Amino acid sequence: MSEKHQLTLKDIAKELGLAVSTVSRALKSHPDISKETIKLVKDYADKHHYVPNLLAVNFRKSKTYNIGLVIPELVHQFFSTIISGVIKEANEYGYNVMICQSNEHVDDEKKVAKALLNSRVDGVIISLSNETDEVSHLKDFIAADIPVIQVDKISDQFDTPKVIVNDYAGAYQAVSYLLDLGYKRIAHIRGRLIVQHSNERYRGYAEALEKHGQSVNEDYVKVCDLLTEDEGFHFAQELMSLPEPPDAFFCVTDLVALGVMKYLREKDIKVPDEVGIIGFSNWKLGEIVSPTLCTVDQPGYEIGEKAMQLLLNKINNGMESPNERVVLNADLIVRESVKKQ
Amino acid sequence: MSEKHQLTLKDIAKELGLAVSTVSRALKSHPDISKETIKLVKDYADKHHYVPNLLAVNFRKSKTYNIGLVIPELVHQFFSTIISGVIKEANEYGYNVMICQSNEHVDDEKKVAKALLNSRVDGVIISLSNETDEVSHLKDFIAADIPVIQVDKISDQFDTPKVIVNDYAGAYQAVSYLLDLGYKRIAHIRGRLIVQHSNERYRGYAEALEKHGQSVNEDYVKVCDLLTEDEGFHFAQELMSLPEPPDAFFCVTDLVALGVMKYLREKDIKVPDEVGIIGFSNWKLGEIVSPTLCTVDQPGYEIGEKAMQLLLNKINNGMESPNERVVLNADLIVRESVKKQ
DNA sequence: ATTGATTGCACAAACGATTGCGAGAATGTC
DNA sequence: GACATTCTCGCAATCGTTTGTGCAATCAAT
Repeated sequence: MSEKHQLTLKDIAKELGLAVSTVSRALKSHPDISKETIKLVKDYADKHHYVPNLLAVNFRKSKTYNIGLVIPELVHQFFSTIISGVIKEANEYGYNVMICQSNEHVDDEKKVAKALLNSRVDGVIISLSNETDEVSHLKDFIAADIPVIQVDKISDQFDTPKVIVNDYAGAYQAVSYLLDLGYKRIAHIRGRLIVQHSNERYRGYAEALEKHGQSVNEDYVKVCDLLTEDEGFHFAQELMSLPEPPDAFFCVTDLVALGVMKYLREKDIKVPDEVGIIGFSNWKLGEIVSPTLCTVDQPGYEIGEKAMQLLLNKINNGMESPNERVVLNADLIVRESVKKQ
Repeated sequence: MSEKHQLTLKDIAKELGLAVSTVSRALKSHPDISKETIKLVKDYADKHHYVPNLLAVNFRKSKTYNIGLVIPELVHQFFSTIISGVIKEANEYGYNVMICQSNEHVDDEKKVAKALLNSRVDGVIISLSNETDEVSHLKDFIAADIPVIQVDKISDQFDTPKVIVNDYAGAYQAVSYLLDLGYKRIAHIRGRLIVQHSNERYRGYAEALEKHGQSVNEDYVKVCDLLTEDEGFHFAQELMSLPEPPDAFFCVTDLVALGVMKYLREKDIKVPDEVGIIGFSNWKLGEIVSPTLCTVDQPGYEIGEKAMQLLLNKINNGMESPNERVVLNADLIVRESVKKQ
């Protein structure tokens, strides 16, 4: 069953008394080759389980069929969902995905970028680290004719196709929902000022308030640094100690929302009756805590799929193709941490 | 900065008036080449940023420097941790990791196995799906001289190096801890009977009881099918309705433990004072719920690292090397869901 | 000065698939 | 029957690197 030596075109050619080139063309049904020869070759190849040597093919075509995927961290539900989408789409077209982590550090990001460049990937999908504020290391890819797609955390300093989630609309929807439910004083625990996401979500928050005749009360807006549960806990404490504490929290991410929830539970403040909470990102654990966490879903899988499609398009149709910007919807998922309608 | 044409050995040879072979050997400091020539070549290569064409190198060596990693599902904290360990170790030695999901289905597992075979990976690391009960599709790898390492969910029908966690010892430690804290009636919500993990954890549970002068009360043992939170909730309900309900739960996995916790909270049963809970796997969310969940940590990252090391060993030292079986410790992580000591 | 060993490098084949070009056979045209 | 056209296929180069072998030149020993 298992030969020591993998079957090659040469073997087939010798066996069939044909030239290697003829066999090669026959397998591709090249018009230069007669129907009979094609059938002969294909039958023989099938029968003996010929499978082209990928190394040789790739070498010849100087294509690695590898694409690089750079993400802040692998062990993270949102990113692993993206990865899953990328891999599924990539495999469908015969590409492998090399996963690299930046660990949210721009230095690591530069390191893996260089490694990907050296390993001659056919393309790159990247979600920037929180630290990244300049993208010179990415422009090297373009210089080397390697297409890049940005997803999720993107930089507008760098003109590539992009796949992002409509953070603004998701946030707007969430805050509007809170207002419609009758919550009056909505706090926002937001992310860092240099992160586009945070800004977009803040914008959604602000505009939803304004649309409902309120204006942003800066006392109700807190800026997280690391987006941890502790920060959520801490800011909840601060906010709930105000003379007029908020009656709802819209948090930049679920983990922070859970920190808020923890504080409220400790203080025996009822969620959702006294205070409502909405998070962002739809982490698994939001379904498990109780009350379950109302959140905004980010379609990670679709982001991955779409990004890979855009990348394939760039790879095949060249760098001249326009740099599309795909915006996916972030939808509110209503759960127990907000009042019933 | 960016040449259209990547620098090759030929270019260097022509420029330096040497033969291609000399340049090649010089770059590797081959003893046949004089010190001066070596320096000359290396300096030139450095200066002009020569980087060997991986495609050509791999082709020549007929090595893909790709390894396959087959796991049940990517979007799962434990597996993504393993992946992370594998990738880190693989990258250190210039290998890429192709991640494939079996989705816990043996059919998908067979499919990806065939794909990996065709893509001529240099080796495979696999964690079997829950459905897998025969391993013929894996023996194809051995027939093709592609080394395989099994991790976590393994089959003893298939003689390869293996990396597993000492589930037995972890469970034993957990249950002993409960007993030492004074819990008397310890229930066990376990996994399916055909899954080796579950059996090992059960064994640890049983032996810990016996060591402490108890014997297993089968009324206190429940078998989960899908390991969901709902099952935990449900079995907690059943068990707490017994005339003599348990005063502690040892659960096969954290998610089930959280289901138990949810039920107890609904019934206002105090954790850990009235009932203690220990889970298994150390999921992120166990740190976030309150009370935080006591659990047994499975060192996913180390599993991945070690598996990759074993694979590299097989790849480099040939198939004759002995099939080591590495057993890593699963350590108890004490948190709030059990009484203080 | 002849032999022998050693050093330092070049030549060329090889890996397996792809592809431009050309050649021979078969067929058709006048 | 001479010539052009079409159909099939083979030849050979090519991608960039590695590596076995051979060949001068140098040096030492006899």
